[in-house]
Amino acid sequence: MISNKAKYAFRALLAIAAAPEGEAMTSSEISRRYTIPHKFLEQILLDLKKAGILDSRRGKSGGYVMLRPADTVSFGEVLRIFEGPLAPLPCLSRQSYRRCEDCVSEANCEIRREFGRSYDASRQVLDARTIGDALANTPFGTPLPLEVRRAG
Amino acid sequence: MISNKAKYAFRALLAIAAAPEGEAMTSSEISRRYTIPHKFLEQILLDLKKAGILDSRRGKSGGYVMLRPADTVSFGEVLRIFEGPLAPLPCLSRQSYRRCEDCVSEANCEIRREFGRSYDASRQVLDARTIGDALANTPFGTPLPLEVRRAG
DNA sequence: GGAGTTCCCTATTGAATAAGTAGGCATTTA
DNA sequence: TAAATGCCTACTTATTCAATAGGGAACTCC
Repeated sequence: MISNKAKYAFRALLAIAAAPEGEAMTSSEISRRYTIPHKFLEQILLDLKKAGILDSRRGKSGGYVMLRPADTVSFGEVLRIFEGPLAPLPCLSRQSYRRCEDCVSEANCEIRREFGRSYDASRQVLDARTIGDALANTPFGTPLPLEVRRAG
Repeated sequence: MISNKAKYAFRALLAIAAAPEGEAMTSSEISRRYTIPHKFLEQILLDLKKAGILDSRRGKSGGYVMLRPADTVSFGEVLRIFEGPLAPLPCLSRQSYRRCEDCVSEANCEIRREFGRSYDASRQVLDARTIGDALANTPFGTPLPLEVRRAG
């Protein structure tokens, strides 16, 4: 199960991305619309800003806007901000690889092998699908975002 | 990341399933071989027994054996014993469905839709691959275990 | 039949994480 | 310059993780 924090982040991001171009949404507005505790949401939006996904304006008529286009922000990227590595085992994480302690042979580890298959399958979806796709309800399949096409 | 408990469970299961037919493995033996804290491992093996996966004999020359054939025990089944529902959202779990609180429309929830795709992909692997497959290093693909063929 | 070995069961602990709460400072603009 | 907004840090409370601890129950083998 993903954390509430991550779920709130997705709700907020989808709302901000769906707002009319250039129009900022305030944290209070989002908080009200989705009944997310306001102070908690502020922390979340701040994390998204630090990650370079959102931009913000302060003061009256301030709020949050997308810094990058919604169809370049994948579900995987957002999830990693709030949950850390998505890999089921430390030895399967590309971004933050760590050997399993007491592992004798990584290459012959059945657990690693099987979970690797499962992780590959879910990663392929999470890193391919973007906030933009979700809003447009793009059917899953061919049009992959740039990063993934390059990485693949 | 999966818990240590689950990882230990897989190590133990793979060892027991790999043992010569009818030959019991003791918790101490497994504990020594994989440097798993003995008392902790006992709890784990007990859970696997209660779940109907292992059988045990007490006293001298006791130990644990598989109750069901290794190729009927899927990774998903074992994982659920130790981690609870594998679904990323409560509203995506078939086995223990729960509505997300404050959810307005499940059918129109983009988060549910996208995570549903990802979960489907990983579930298809975890529920199809068995302890037996892992030991035999069966290539992933065609020969699904019975339960999955029926459920699908 | 008793010693030794094994599994069985429950309770407790210490650290980390989750999910917020709280309070106030900084900046902008009407 | 006042009101609204974002920005930052600290704290709290409950839960889960990863063991540890201590003993009881059953079985086997001499």
